[in-house]
Amino acid sequence: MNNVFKALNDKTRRDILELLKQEDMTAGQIADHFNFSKPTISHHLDLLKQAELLTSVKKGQFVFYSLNTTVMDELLKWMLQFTADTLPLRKKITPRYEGK
Amino acid sequence: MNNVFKALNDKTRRDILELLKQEDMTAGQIADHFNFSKPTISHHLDLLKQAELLTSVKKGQFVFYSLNTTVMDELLKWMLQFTADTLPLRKKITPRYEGK
DNA sequence: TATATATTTAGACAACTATCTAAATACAAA
DNA sequence: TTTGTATTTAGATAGTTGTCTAAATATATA
Repeated sequence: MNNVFKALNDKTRRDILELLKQEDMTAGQIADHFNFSKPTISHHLDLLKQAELLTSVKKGQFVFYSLNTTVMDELLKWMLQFTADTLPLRKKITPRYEGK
Repeated sequence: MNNVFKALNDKTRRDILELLKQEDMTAGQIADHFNFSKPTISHHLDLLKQAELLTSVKKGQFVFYSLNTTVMDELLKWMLQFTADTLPLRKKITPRYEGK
C-alpha cells in the first residue's frame, strides 16, 4: 500500500495513468507524450508497476503497458473510511472552551 | 491536489489521519502516539494542513486538530475514474500478436 | 512577574527521488 | 551476421524529505 501512495505522488506518473485510461500503449508511445527522456519514463513505469497500478506484456520488441484497476479498488476502500458519510459516527470531543 | 498525494505519501501521516477518525486531539496528544519528537509530528501536522486534510483551532495553550473530509471526497472523485466499473468503456487496443 | 507547559520555528544532516547521458540488452529486418 | 529500433540498466547529480536538537513563541499559573 505504501508503494501505491509513493507511485501516485508524482504528476507525471498520474498523467501516465490518465493516458492509459484511453488505451494500452508501448513504453515508447507513452514516452512520446512527455518531455522527459525515455529512461526517465521507463523509471516511472517501473514504479507504477511496483505499485501494481500497471501491468506490462512484452510483444516482440515492444512492451505494452495497461492499467490494473484492482489496486485502485483497494485504495478506494481505504479512502472511504475518511468520507463524510462514514465519519460522523466518531466522538467529537473538542471541549467547549469558554475563551477569555 | 499535488499536496494531497504528497501528504498521504507517509505512513506516519496516514496514521495521524486514522487517529483523528476517532476524535479530535491536541498536537501533544497526537505526538504521544508516536516515537518521534514533537517537532517532527508538528511538521507532519503542518503538511497535512497544507493539503487541507486537517484543520486546527487554538484553544488556550492547546491546538486541536480535526479531520477535514472534503478533500478526501475530491480524491475519491479522482480515483473513481480508474475503477473497474468506470474503465471498461476504453478501447483495448493491445494488438493480437501472433507470437513466434 | 517568574516559572512551567504546549507548540512551532530554525538549522543541520542523512536518505531518498527525479532527472540526465551513456551503455547494455533484446528483438527484428536486411 | 550486421544494422537498426525499443527498452532498460547503471551511474551521476541536484533537489526534496524526514528526522533531530536547540531555540523561540504563546499561554497559563503561582
